[in-house]
Amino acid sequence: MDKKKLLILVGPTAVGKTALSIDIAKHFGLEVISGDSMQIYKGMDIGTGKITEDEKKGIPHHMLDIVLPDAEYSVGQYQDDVNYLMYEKHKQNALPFIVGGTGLYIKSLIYENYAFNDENQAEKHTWTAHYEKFKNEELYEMLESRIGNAVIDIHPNNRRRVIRTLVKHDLGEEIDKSHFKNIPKYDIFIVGLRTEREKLYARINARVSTMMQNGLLEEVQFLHDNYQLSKTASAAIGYKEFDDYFKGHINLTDVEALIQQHSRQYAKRQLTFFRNQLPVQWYDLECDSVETIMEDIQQFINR
RNA sequence: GGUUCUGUAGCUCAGUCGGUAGAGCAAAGGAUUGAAAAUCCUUGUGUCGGCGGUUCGAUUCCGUCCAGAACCA
Repeated sequence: MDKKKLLILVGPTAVGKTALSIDIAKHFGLEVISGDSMQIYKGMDIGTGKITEDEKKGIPHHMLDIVLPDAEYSVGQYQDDVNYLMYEKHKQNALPFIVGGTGLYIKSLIYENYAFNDENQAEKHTWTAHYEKFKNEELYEMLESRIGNAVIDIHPNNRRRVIRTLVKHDLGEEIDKSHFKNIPKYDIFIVGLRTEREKLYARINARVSTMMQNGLLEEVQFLHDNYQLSKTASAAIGYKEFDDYFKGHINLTDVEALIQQHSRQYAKRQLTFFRNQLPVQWYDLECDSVETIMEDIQQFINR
């Protein structure tokens, strides 16, 4: 049985994914499924670089504005939501098209047995809170004594992941990851957009300045006044930097510089993830034409 | 003009009671199955401001010059 096809577009922040995604969607008659962990939040628009109604040019978009900023969200939910969307697309014989920059979200979609168990949330929170009291070394020792260091591939200082693994163990989940084979679930084609580091950083800096001019402060102020941002939403670059501004510790120039720096560091991490975790076909619009990309996608569709 | 202080990694600074130096941040590379725009790991040769002197040996002591800051005139 042939595998269903899945088209994906990835790239670091500010590289120009949105514009290209519309070109591709129009050219092949596709709808866009967002692969972005922050654009799922309603009301977080300017800072997340969310596509505007005008920019959509009539192309339907999914997975944008699906929860309020006071709600938590995670890969598990994303995987469920998008698996359903893709199932519907495939049922209609349509090609699902995912566009985004959150590597883990995308990775969670494309591999066989990349599954998450149903977890009792209350129990999970209880255990997590319980472990917060311990020091890194203590937590790591607990983990070692339970499953042996042969299976642990987490650094002792990576407290968050050590705790997560301990909690999983408490909830009776399998923690030996050696059986994860990363077998593609679909016939996938991942278009990766990249550009020279220097140019990317210049684009990021410029884009952040534009966001500030477009009223990012007002957007963040509104969220600040109306919501208690969830743990996940409050980690968003372009938002968290305003905390110190509201407290009067820094001025708007500092905020802008911080957002730029955090965005550059984020872009670097994204590139590392895409490079090493996903089978990406890279394109640089400085030297590759949009036509080339279209042709390659056409070839993928035909194969 | 005088006195004092400062001048060490891209930035902010430690330090060497004389044997050519190290942190944080930045940057680069990496990890990545439930917070992922998160979390974590790895990587530090730099005329220790210039020139001279003392010394086996000076970034470290002495002299002098340059640059900056503060105070006194």
